[in-house]
Amino acid sequence: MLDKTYRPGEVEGRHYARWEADGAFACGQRPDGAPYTIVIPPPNVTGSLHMGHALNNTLQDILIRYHRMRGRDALWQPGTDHAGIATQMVVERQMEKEGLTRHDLGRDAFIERVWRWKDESGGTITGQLRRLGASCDWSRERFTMDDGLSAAVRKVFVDLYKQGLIYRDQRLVNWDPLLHTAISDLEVEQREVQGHMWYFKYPVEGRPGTFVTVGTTRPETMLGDTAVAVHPDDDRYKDLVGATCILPIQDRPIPIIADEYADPEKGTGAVKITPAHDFNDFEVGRRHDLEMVNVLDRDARMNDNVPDHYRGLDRYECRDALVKEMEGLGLLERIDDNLMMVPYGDRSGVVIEPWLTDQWFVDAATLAKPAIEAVEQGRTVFVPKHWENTYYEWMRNIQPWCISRQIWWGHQIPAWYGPDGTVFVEHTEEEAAAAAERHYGEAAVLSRDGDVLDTWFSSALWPFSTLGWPEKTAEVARYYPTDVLVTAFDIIFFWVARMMMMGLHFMGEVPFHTVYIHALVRDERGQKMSKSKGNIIDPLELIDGYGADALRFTLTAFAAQGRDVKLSAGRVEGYRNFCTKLWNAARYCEINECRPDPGFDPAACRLTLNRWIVGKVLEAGERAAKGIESYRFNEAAAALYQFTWGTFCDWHLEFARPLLQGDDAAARDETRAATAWVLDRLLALLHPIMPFITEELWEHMGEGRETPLIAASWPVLDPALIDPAAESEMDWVVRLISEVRAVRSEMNVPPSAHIPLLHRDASAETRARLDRHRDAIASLARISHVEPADDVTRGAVQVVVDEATYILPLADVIDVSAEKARLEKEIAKLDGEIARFDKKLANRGFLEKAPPEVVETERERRDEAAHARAKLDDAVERLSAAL
RNA sequence: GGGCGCGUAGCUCAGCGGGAGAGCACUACGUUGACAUCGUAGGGGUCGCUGGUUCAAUCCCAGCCGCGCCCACCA
Repeated sequence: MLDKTYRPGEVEGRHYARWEADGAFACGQRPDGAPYTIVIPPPNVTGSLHMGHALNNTLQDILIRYHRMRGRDALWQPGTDHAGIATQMVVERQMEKEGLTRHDLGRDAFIERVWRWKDESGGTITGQLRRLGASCDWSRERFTMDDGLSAAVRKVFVDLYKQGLIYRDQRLVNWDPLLHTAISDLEVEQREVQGHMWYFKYPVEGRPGTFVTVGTTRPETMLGDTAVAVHPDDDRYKDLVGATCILPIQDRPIPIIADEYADPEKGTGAVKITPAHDFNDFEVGRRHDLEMVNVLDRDARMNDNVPDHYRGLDRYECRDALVKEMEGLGLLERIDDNLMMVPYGDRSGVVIEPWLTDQWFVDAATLAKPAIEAVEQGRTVFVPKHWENTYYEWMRNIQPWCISRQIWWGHQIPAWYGPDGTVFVEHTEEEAAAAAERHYGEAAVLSRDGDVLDTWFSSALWPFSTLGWPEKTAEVARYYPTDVLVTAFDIIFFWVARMMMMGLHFMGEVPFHTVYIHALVRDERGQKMSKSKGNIIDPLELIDGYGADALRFTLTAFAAQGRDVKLSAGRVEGYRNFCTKLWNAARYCEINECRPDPGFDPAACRLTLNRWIVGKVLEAGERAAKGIESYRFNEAAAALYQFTWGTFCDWHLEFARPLLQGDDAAARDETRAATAWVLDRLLALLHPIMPFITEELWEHMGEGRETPLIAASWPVLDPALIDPAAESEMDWVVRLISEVRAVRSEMNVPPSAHIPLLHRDASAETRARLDRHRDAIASLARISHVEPADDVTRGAVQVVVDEATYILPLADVIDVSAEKARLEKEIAKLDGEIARFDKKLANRGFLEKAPPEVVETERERRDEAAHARAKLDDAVERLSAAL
């Protein structure tokens, strides 16, 4: 016997362990089924489950479980990401408490320590994904720094290098002065900061009293200025082009050049050029072959290229001192307030400096071309489609991708340098040595490049590296390309775009045919969850409090396309109640001995009720299937919620009660079997969204059943099981009962009072229906008996359903004038409707241009309304006559 | 500066060319043993504003107003 309420904590772990132990998540179980593959967006090993993960993985699990039930050979490929900078920071912070830096340990020992940390603590998130119910094939779990995936990284690097698509270059990069590494453009976030604009006067050589005024937001960088630029068409400066300024403080002559970069509209029209510390100036410097004077060191302190009194100062200390000095020299014209965007490192949170260094780059523009075409041609589609614009915008303006990082945790770049600096890029040290020997004609001492690769470099290979590539594995052949990638928009550039590029380049095929971009999860006020705001809702707390299924259903129900999910515990509580409802429906079935009967044939049902509910559950399943397949998860959830609560529980179980408890054995047995069959189907339909409670009920309801629900088949709609006649009849019963309930409530008839239901003008068909559903109507509308009305008794309430009028004799209970008013209100409402229909039907444009079937339904509706109105008129008349 | 999304019941949101919907909240009544984590009934909306297209617009188009987000080199 089922408990009175569902206790998720007691069943979730048990079912999950059994699924995993039985290999229910494993791919390859259905070799005849077409493969269906999703690769998980690998969470950082440092991570713990947050709401974003919960939503992301719930949706993937729904897709995987659904397609598995539909007979596909489903593979959900799991794994984690080594998260270079993030992980290194975690371990370094730990060491800080011991007073150690990574340099104290040395590279090898430090990396060993990170591995130890990973082995001990890196499994947190995969454990939490299990709590959520994620049916990943854990036997295939991968880590981006596994041997196989590392081999893939090396091969990709070497190949791209040899194809000229990876190169080493000295250029400006985003330098993080805290972490001491370059980072990519994407890892920089711009923050609005209230700053200043300083206007400095630079004396012009050989023209005493002549100055060029330049504006700058970064005064300290003037020490690295190597030119002043003006626009070639700017008349104000025409005669100064070609002249030379004396850079104050440094006393360095710098040319005044003409370049279109200078904007006459901005500032003074003259702009200082610091090629080593500004991305635009860098380009200007390259065009004019200007000297690049680097004035900062790796900590963003002033280096030896500045006067003694500034050396070693932090750039901001230097700024203050320098402005004072310029002012003392009489070369500070003025200072304006200036709102500006300042770059910050997304990991370190410190201001990023453009800094001139040697780094490795990927020629992203070349790789992007096929990736753009693939989307243009629809070989990969984004859902919702508008995200394709975001993808295009970035891909069409893509910049070289800086992939080297000056940290230790990650894939070390497979490049070795000879004594003269010649670089050898090979898969192994041995191959590099061999290459060097060929190059030099003798063995040479090589030193390996110390940098590691951007974490996203290995993530970009994830859809095929996890399948065993570059080995020619059966998995690569079978499961690549994958089907759908499920992710949030914030990593379209970081990850999706790069997988597209690498997948197309190395596999010759797109990595996935669909990219489903889901919403972000926010707090109930719509704010992004963050530690600093303290508004984080922990999915694990919700799982503990309400069960994983309630959380999953909530996320699914709110996962409408194009809108963020605003989450609160209250919402989850609502869906916990839904779990309870389902649980109790099963309890009802158990109490009434509705047991699954393998011999039951739904097509052989004789009772209208059963024919109806069989069709209904399959229709609900059809809507759910459509929702899942079109990534409208909220629609799938809504269809199932509505059916479960609004149809199965509210109506079917109530209708079934008199049959299940009645004397007609044939009717009772059929209803038992049909109800059990429908519940079984319902559990299957709900399983992808709510795997735990459905598996528990499946097991409980069908004792001795061999197949667990996770391995059962999705109930497919058989059109032969839809009976329109049954549907229209049950619809009529529902309407009749609802009408009676409504007037009873309106007339304040006590629920305990059983009253007769009289009818007039009822057709033979209606009388047959009244007879067939007598017990259900009696119990649900609290009716004592049903009979034709010979005469209207005084004090009767009347309702119209289709052709018939129903009379509830309520002498002494009702107020006749109130009843008359009620009827007249109904009539007025119908009159409004009729007038609207008439107007429409009198419109020639409508009659001529609207589709005939639309005109026809409008006519029918008009007639129905008019008919009901006439019935109500009669009712009013009878009421008056009775007075 | 460019791009995207959103403004529908008190709240959170579905719907998106032909009869305004759900959940929660609210009000009234209620235990007829699956369920009070419940049942029955009810109130509540000029579908942001203004034009246009159409026989017909909450839905399509344009403009405006108000929110939010992404990208961008503005000295």
